[in-house]
Amino acid sequence: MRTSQYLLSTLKETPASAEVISHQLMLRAGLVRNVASGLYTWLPTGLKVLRKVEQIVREEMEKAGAIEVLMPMVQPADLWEESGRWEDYGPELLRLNDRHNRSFVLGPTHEEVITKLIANEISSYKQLPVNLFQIQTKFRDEIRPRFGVMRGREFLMKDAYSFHLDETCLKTTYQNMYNAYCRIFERLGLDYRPVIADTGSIGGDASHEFHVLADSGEDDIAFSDQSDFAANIEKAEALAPKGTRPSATQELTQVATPNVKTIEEVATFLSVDAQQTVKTLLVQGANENTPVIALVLRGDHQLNEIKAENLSEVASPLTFATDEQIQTTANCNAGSIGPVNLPIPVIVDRSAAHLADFICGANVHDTHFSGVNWDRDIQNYQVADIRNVVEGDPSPCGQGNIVIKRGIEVGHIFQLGEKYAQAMNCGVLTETGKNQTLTMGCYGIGVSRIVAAAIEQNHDKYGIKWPSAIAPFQAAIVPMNMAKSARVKETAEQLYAQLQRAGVDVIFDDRKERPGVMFADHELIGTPFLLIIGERNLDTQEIEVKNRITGEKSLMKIDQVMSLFQ
RNA sequence: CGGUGAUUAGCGCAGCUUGGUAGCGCACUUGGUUUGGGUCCAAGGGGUCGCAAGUUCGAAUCUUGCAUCACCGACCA
Repeated sequence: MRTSQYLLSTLKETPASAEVISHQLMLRAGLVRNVASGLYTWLPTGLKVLRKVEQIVREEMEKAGAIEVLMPMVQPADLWEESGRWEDYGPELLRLNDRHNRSFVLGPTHEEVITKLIANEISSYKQLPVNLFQIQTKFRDEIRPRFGVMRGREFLMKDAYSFHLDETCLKTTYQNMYNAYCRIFERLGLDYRPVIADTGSIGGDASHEFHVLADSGEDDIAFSDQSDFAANIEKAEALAPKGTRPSATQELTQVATPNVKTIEEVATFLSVDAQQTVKTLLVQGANENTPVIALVLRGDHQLNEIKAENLSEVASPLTFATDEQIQTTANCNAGSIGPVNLPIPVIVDRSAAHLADFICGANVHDTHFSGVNWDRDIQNYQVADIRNVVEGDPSPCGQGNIVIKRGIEVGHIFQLGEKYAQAMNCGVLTETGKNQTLTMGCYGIGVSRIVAAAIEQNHDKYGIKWPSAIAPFQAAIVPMNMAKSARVKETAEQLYAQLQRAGVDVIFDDRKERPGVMFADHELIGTPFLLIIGERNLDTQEIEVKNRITGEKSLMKIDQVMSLFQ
């Protein structure tokens, strides 16, 4: 590719609309352009990267035995009514009508279509298991698209669906996909982690997310510092503190705490550590008999909403009590609630339950209790894990302590079970001639998101530093003052032809630009090797090679250049 | 959906308070200059100031409504 015949489209200035670094660099390097909120055009350079990611994903899926299909982006509403998701999915599902006023949706995912396909095409257990995948554009009408292609409304996704007679078989394929995903992210050259995940609205049993580690990630991932354990913080178990609870040594005492509401204020006012206080949150209960439930946490801990709403007593989705409910149940405002004599069910976090002589609200305006002790002062309560783990907690795997890092979710694998197969009547005849509903797995990878995630993880002040497997070009030929030097021009042309013949993805910067402009552009775009050809080194038949990742410059004989790409 | 802010040339911005012929930098075009890290000089092209209505002799500027975009939050895979 010659730059003179190519659409480079680099920008010197950062567009104001871009917030995160990957979005800024994708605009500046000429990878994408915004069309509307959450919708992007992929420019040639961006598309080359996207295709390389896609190809690695495709190859590894095929190696793992999955078969590629392509399903339509527009899907009939009937299918969604059949699965029940026409009602369940909500406004993220973009619905539209055709000229005959028939209803359709833009596919945010393809469970319905694939399950229908399998229901029609497969009728015998002998044809199982089967694992089909596609790489297709999805549309989700996100409430708030942001961060460029990281959370766009339209995005490219690899989605795979496997069908099985029984759970054992599903688990085998699930593990197979888990391994394939690890190979994919290794080949992509990204620092990633598989993490235990919440199954969320899709439901099912086991689930893993694959995260690319980057400070700008939207998810918190909890790791063990001594084992492979990693879990989304939503799902990371906070173990009960070891040992028995200390005995009570203090009397229950009521303290006036005028205008003291937050935990910080309480701790400061009473000169104690926040760890010695508890906070009491009132949330909506799951049924009418117990409209309000109290959740009690140690003062320095945060509520884990996923864990809380998974409790049978708590309404899902988790909803905090209204101000009126707080007044009527606790008789005070939110800053003074406590579990002592609270006439509603009380659920206490494991760590809070381990405290003795602690401080909590007294259910009287501007008043707290000190010297509070479980069982002596509060009899009716149950203990559960309802907090987020924090750094330094013992890892639930039993080895090491928790470390927390940010991650970008780029893959997610689920064991779906029978949900869709049942709804869409997808079954086969078994060996004994009985009809049996199939059990399913589904496996997603955000292909376009990977491009952004790779940049988040690999950049410097000059631009993108692509892992070589997904760099848009493997090398750039940068001739110095080619217009004046026939020798430089000839050498550049020869090297270009040679690299092209060898199948190296090379871009030849044949613009009549100053060297600084060319260097800056190729460093912004992130090409791994700059092959700099100048009069300076031609007498010795050498060119300069600059490594984008390490920044190292070295001289190399021209006839040795091919060795960089073997 | 709630809060906040923005919308003036392809991009980044000024001008608005105090209404009076629309500007700057980058990019683009032409000529010259320079040529191993975003040269310098000169000349040029490009804008119904987001849309609509109102006030006014006169609106980018004041008023109202709408739209779009972004950020924070809630929501969500």
